[in-house]
Amino acid sequence: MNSEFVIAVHSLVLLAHRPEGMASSEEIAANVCTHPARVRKVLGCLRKLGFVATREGSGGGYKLTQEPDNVTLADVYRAMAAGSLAPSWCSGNPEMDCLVGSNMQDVMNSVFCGAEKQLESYFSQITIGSMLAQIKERQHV
Amino acid sequence: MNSEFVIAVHSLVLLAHRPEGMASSEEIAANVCTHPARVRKVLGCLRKLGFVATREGSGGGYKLTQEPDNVTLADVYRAMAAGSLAPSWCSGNPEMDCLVGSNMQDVMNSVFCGAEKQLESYFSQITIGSMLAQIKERQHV
DNA sequence: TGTTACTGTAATAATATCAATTACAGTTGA
DNA sequence: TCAACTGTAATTGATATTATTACAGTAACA
Repeated sequence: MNSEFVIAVHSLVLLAHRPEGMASSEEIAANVCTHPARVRKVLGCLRKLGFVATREGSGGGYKLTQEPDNVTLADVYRAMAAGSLAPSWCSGNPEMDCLVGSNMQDVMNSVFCGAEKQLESYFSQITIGSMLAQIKERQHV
Repeated sequence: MNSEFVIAVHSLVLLAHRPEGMASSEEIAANVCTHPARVRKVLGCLRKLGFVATREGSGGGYKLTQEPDNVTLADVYRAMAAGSLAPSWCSGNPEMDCLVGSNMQDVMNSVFCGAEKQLESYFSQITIGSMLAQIKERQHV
């Protein structure tokens, strides 16, 4: 898994936790433990998909535009990490003169496609709101 | 996903396809498209877990010791790639003075643990035998 | 018994990927 | 106009991945 997925999820949970649902890239970066420029890149992507709104200029930052319970990790996965399950390295070669070697790429690919669907269906059950709730529960244990 | 998983699966399917279930690291490497030393490393691991037997010396190589239909991708996943779903990079910091930032690692971790279970349950439905069967079907299409 | 063909394993080198950093143009509020 | 932001790209540095090399150990076989 892509670490941008982690940054995206963490950022959204943090925004959901803020009373006004707002924070700057610098505040988010400090919380996530990364560089503000990286946060801007990730949240810029979430903006294009309508999960957050941004305001440039002084006093600006990022703001959650959806209900935390309506944003699932599957949404975030599709936005940031779709296709990242299959390794970039690939075995076999379609040009090869062997039944196994020449077909492995296709078959392996279909295996990973199915795996992604499984993952997405799992992620679709987890929302930004439910993650925040889990975090809040920990406080009392 | 780890590419050693791919190498392991491909190697096992190739062995299952061989009439005697045997091949040398050089033959396997040529089919997988990697270096023989890498194949030996991966299959050495599968040997320790009892999926293949090796014979050193002249005429030696690797041999499948189980029925192809009894070896699932979940077995291979556990052997080669357990825990590889979560990115090595990690957000937040338990020492942090923020409810979200300090608990995110734990919560994210539990998300990925659940995801791995999902993946494993999907992989447990696919066997080396079923992959070989899929490859053979393609011949007729 | 010596040669050949293998595996096992570690070390090294080459390459690719990932994350941090820097830089700066554009935007907005005061 | 200044200060505080975002958007984005380029660069550097760190890390991970893959290929390659090397060689000791083992077994078959002439």
